[in-house]
Amino acid sequence: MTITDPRPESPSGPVSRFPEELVKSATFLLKRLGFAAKERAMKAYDDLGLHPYHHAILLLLDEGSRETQGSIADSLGYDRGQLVGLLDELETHGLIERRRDPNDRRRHLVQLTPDGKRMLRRLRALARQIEDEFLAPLDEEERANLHALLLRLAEKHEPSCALGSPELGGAVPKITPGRS
Amino acid sequence: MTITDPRPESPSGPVSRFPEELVKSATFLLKRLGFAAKERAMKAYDDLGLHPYHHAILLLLDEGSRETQGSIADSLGYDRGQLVGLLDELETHGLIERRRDPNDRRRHLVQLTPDGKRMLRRLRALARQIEDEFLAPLDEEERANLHALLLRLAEKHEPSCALGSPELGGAVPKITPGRS
DNA sequence: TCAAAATCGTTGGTCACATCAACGTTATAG
DNA sequence: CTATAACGTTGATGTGACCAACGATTTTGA
Repeated sequence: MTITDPRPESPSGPVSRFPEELVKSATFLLKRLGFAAKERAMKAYDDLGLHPYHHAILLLLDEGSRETQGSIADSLGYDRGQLVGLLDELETHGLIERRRDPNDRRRHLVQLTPDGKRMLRRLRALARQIEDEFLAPLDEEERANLHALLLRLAEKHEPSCALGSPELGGAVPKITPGRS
Repeated sequence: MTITDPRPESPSGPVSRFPEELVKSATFLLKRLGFAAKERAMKAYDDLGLHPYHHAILLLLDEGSRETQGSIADSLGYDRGQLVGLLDELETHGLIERRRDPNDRRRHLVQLTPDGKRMLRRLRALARQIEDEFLAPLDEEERANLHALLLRLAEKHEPSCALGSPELGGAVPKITPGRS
């Protein structure tokens, strides 16, 4: 996918660049930046022996309702088979617990452990740091602006990203139309 | 009786959604949208028997200077071994030609064929259509705004995306001049 | 009541793809 | 002339998503 980022470029040679036409395309930049963000995040999470997927699972569990593996997989769009391995890793780290649902013994109820909550705090801080670093070139207003635009796209192309209540109060950035 | 345990979602009801915390993260949206864009593009190119990578190669070749395989790989960030297969496919489609460089018989000079130029026209139209469809929720100004913001990020995280000359015909929305 | 079908978590296989190490060919340096 | 490096190519390797089963359990329906 990500073909690789840093490539040893010819010494003294000008950095080989993408065709201008590509760089002018928003979707192309989206693809590249998406991969760059993913790569960065993965590298950061790696130091903790975790993957961004793990973070998403812990976040979901922290949101309250006791989840079964099926509901977790559906919520996050993961393959059920894939989720098993992820939960195994979280369990061996002592971050979650699996126990059978007494009402339906086919199911497993997954739950955060105290260690899991602690780890979640660290992960939140890490994610904040990654985000801040990635968006470094933009000031606060521009970040809010970017997020609003991305969210508009996500609501169409990734329905699972819909935010229930659209009230961000006055925090919603106006898209800064006619700039004077 | 009946299944009816606390199943939050009704059939055909609201699809399970991502944790709100994730959706509030710009990098998360970037990742998701990047994948969505890639997936859409790949599906569209598939009908032509091609891959977005092929398009990038043709674009690069069309930009003029006769390229060697090494320079193509470097420019686009592809692995040299990977590029071989891509060029093979383009060649069997009759879109490019490989010939040895008489000055350095280790190298291969790659060139667009007339069919390649024709295909490139189709690919440009296709890419325009994909882009237009993907950005449908945004009006013209918002698209320019989004692109400018993404470009700012790309210039930092993907140096190969730097645009040499900043002339887009004055259509560029200046977001914040105060930058390096 | 009992057998067939469906669901859940799990396992293993497969496929696509990026990465890396070699090889033959050709050019360059000493 | 020999040794080293670059070029394009091939093949091996590893990874990660996707998909088809399986045992256990529950639900359905006759």
